[in-house]
Amino acid sequence: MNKAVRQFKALSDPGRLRILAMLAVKPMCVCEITAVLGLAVSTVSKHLSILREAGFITDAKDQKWVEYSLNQESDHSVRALLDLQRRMTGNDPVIEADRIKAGTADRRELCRSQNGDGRPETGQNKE
Amino acid sequence: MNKAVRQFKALSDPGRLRILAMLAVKPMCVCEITAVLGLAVSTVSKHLSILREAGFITDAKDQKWVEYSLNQESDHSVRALLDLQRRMTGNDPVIEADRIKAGTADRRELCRSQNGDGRPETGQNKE
DNA sequence: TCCTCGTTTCGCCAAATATCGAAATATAGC
DNA sequence: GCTATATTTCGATATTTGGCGAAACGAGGA
Repeated sequence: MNKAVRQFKALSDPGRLRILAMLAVKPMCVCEITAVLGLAVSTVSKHLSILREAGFITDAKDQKWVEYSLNQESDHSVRALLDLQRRMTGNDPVIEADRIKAGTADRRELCRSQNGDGRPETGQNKE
Repeated sequence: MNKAVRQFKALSDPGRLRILAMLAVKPMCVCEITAVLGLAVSTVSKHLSILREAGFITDAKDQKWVEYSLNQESDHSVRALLDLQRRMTGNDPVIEADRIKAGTADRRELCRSQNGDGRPETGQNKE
């Protein structure tokens, strides 16, 4: 029963539902997800670990980033829950907006300057 | 998205999963459920209200008892979640034991003396 | 009406959770 | 090795949750 509780608990937070919806669009790294959600990096990292321990997502190293994806090799309950979650949040405006942002998110743009105003703290502008 | 969160939250507690499994056996009143779970009546009442507000169960007055049942007239997500919950907890030993107790539970025996040792606090013995 | 009993609501407390910023860790590139 | 960057872990804090007993509520029966 604990596994079931852990899985349902993992799904009972808006941020985590938003993360799953984004990962259904494409695999993403922590800083991309952070940029879309507008939460602290440490918070997003925690959410991701909860989703990973419940079996919903997997992570893989991609250069200097950790890329998170929906778990493709999952057991029945995980697949059914992800399916259901997609249906349940399908036409939520926040989720829809997230998915659009996820589609266009590029880690080379978004990461390194969560400071928003485009001026990295090193003073070095890359373009 | 809030509805989805509320539904997942409702399922992310062992006591509430146990209640749903019992109600799948038969409708039950609060004091029967309390006797099986071994929690305080007020706690069980709270769990039931959470499950009701999430749409999983309904209540109806039956003489002096309030009888709770699985919601038969539910929308897709509720039905799918109840289905899934049954599968996920299907062979859990606690859940199985609960279902047996639920099957034999009789409110006329169980209620009125949660004090266990059979002596009602009025000193009046009914039989 | 008054009492009993099943249920709900109300305070209260302890434990769990969400969030943040700072510190630690790991890795890429110089 | 050193620095910059991405991520995780840690510590603190605020909120939520789960639990209880007591009080309030509501319906049925004497």
